[in-house]
Amino acid sequence: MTQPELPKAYNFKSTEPRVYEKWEHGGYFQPWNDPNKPGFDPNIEPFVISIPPPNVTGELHLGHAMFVSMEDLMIRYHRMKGIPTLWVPGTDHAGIATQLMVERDLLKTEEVTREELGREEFVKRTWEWKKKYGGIITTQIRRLGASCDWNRERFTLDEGLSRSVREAFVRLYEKGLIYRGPRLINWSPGLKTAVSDLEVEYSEEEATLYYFKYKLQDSEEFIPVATIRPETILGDTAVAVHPDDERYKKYIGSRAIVPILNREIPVIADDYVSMEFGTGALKITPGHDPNDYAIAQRHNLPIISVLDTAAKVNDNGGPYQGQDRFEARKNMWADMKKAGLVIKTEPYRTTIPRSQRGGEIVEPMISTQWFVTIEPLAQAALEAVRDGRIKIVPERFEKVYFNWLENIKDWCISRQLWWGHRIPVWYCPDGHMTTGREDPTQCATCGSTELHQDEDVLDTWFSSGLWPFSTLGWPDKTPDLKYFYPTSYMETGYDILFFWVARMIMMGLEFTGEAPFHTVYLHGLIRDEHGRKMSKTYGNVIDPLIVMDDFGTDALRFTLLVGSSPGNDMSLSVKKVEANRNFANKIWNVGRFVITAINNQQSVDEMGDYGLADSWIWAKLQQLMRDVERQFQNFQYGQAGQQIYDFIWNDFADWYIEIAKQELAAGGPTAARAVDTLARVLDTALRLLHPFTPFVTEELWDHLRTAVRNSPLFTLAADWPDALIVAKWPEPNEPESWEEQKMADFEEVMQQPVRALRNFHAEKNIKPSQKHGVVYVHPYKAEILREYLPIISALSSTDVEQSFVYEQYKPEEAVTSLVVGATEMYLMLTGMKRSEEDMARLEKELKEAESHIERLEKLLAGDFAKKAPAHLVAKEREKLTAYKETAEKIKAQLR
RNA sequence: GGGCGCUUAGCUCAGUUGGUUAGAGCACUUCCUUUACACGGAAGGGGUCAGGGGUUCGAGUCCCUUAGCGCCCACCA
Repeated sequence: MTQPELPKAYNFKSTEPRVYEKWEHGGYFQPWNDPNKPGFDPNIEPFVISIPPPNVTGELHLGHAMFVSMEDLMIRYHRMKGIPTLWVPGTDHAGIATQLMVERDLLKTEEVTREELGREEFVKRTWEWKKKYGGIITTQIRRLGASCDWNRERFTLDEGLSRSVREAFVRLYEKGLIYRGPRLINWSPGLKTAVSDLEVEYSEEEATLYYFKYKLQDSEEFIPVATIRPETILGDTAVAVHPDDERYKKYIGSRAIVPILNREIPVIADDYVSMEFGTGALKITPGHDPNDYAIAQRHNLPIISVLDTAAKVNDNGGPYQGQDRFEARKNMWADMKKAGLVIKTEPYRTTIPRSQRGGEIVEPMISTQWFVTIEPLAQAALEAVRDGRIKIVPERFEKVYFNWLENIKDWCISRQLWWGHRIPVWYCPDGHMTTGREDPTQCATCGSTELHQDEDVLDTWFSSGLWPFSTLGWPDKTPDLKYFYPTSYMETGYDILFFWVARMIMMGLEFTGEAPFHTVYLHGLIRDEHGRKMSKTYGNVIDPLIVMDDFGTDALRFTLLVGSSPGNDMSLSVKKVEANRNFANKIWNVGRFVITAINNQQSVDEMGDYGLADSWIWAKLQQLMRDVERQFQNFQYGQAGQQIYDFIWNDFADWYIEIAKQELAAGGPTAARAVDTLARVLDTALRLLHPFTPFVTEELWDHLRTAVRNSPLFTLAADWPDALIVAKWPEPNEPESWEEQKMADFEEVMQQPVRALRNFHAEKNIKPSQKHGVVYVHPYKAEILREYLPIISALSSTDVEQSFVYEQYKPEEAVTSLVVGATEMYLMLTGMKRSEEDMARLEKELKEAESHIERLEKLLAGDFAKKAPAHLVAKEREKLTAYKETAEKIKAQLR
């Protein structure tokens, strides 16, 4: 009958794993309307999110915590609305990151490099690594409470998804949108692979600008040139000047001599050269600079590569062959100095391109790579956002999106790695290319059977781009794909808008003909408590796992959800999480109180009408439901959470429960009504809060359900569901006008006098033991005041025996008086002497009232009365009347 | 060079159709070991909402402008 006593403090450590276990194994995360099961109804529209797949070898960080919290909130909310809800989980093979990790490990444990192992063996080892460590991240994501359907978990390299990648590649190839050729690309010498433009990060750094002489052939004259990378002189194929430059005009068409190598190159004229910058003359190294490459194209210049894949000087570099690029730079400059070609060096701040992964300086190089012709895909992707098929939240990112797509360049998709989707193209000895959905056995052009496959793998983002539909079975027309695609929201950080979101849109439109989702919700980045980026070197990284250990998952989730707004970075401090741990504990204790009250409550024959406080808290709750619903529609999740927090703490706990204590003590129908309200409000509050803090709400709801079931007071029409996760999202069921009235009454009759009295006690340092009476005067709410006098007295620590309520003001009874706000209420304390301070305070009150009167009269005399909406004007009028009455009463006292 | 964001209480931040004399958490002051909770309760101090101008009966909220900070994109050696 009675439950075991609940602990005083919420124990998240024992609760969280148990509750998650119940959910996962109870099948609560699977959509109730499943196309693969009997009874499926295709007419009900589902709500679907594809998880941004974390790196399979990754460790949980706050970025994960953020998107999991956010998406789980969205998913739980929709699920509680009764919508079939699917959240597809999975992981990404993360080509470079994973390969590096395994390489590092092999070197450490077996002292063997990947080259020594060979490709086949290395890939085998990486799969083993994946099997061993790939589960860590998904376990950690479970710890966050993620309610994804783990039965549908996917991995970008598993069979189905690899087939999608193959299909996508072949389709683009056949359409002529994929090509292979030598181009100037970004080369990462550390990783020895090409990287895309997006994978290059530019950082402003101190560098040196080297000025030197470009000697002219058969002449003592020279053109001064400046460069940041002297070693690239080895690859120069021209010196360029502006055609209108008076200084150098005369040299155009003559020959210059490459220092050290003594090659002859032309002096050319090109508008690109800026006369104002540097020396006004530019050395042209088409093999290692994108601008120079473009100029070389225009002038038909030869292209010389001087660096190999490790960024060492190659055999075009004469004496420097075999030297590292920086070593060669030093040596070359020294040699030039000896040769008298050096003018000067000066420190120079410039942007240096670095690899996003390895961090080393990226070298532009000519290399044969695979590219996607991006223009047509980008056009379609632009159109989808422009015409509203896809909406980006917050909207300002649409501009960023447009700007990127409008200026996009072809996408280099080949990587010289081993871990990834191998490019499905085969070459015959004559170099003909053959592709296909199945591995070819002979060359499509010449029939040769001597085929070898391209060595490169695809950019990881190529497979990620297919994620929303590849995870649902594409290219097969699976029931899942048919029902759950297109997905609903794409929720992720704005930092991968280009990397991932834009590419999903392009590929989704290209391959499925539909936008892969209708809404993109972008969250901000998480920074430390002073807004600094978290970094390991700085040592300000907050580990979500430790935070969860210390304060619980709910506390972390609530902090992330309430502390952030769409698209804006948030600062996270452990203090905030601690405060929200306290909130979880508060909820727990509210629940404890309610459940105890239910367990102690006997049945009654007749419940009777609800009281003022019951109606008030119910009205507050109705309003909350409306507000929360509205905020959710507008993606204002933080606001919604804040309001629920305020309701539970400031309204329900601080006021209603304190009042309920009095009513419970009274027993009978009064107590029964209080218990009924306590249970109903808690039930609803838990539902509203559940998407934010799923664990504590679930646990409490379970206890509440048991208590209600066993209570003689309640007869349940329908059984409660077994888990809050499938409970119904609450909808308000009272008219808004009703709410207003109830709230106004309660605030006036209960809250205002209680607050005023407490305030008075604190100011005058009156101890609760010094009980005194109060005379309440209210012209037309005397009756209700009389009814609730015991409660008001209890909450304000005043003596109910010595207290009275009048309709009429009787100054002769006043001993000490205080006035309550802008209402008709007037309070007088009895059994006390009036002091000088009281008079001073009354004068202060009077002044305040008069200032209000003055302000309001001015306001109402102006255009406000004519132009503002009628109900607002009426409200201000009422206030004016009330202040006037208040002023009168104080004046009477002061006489 | 283009684009975007931020600037609100000591600190970190909310504040979306413009509507009382602007809020929260933490910190601070005073009081309270009251039978849900000291991971608590009560009361309180603290802001010319970055500066200037404009629209409006009314502006933290809309427009223009200035300054500081930050981010993204971009080929100036």
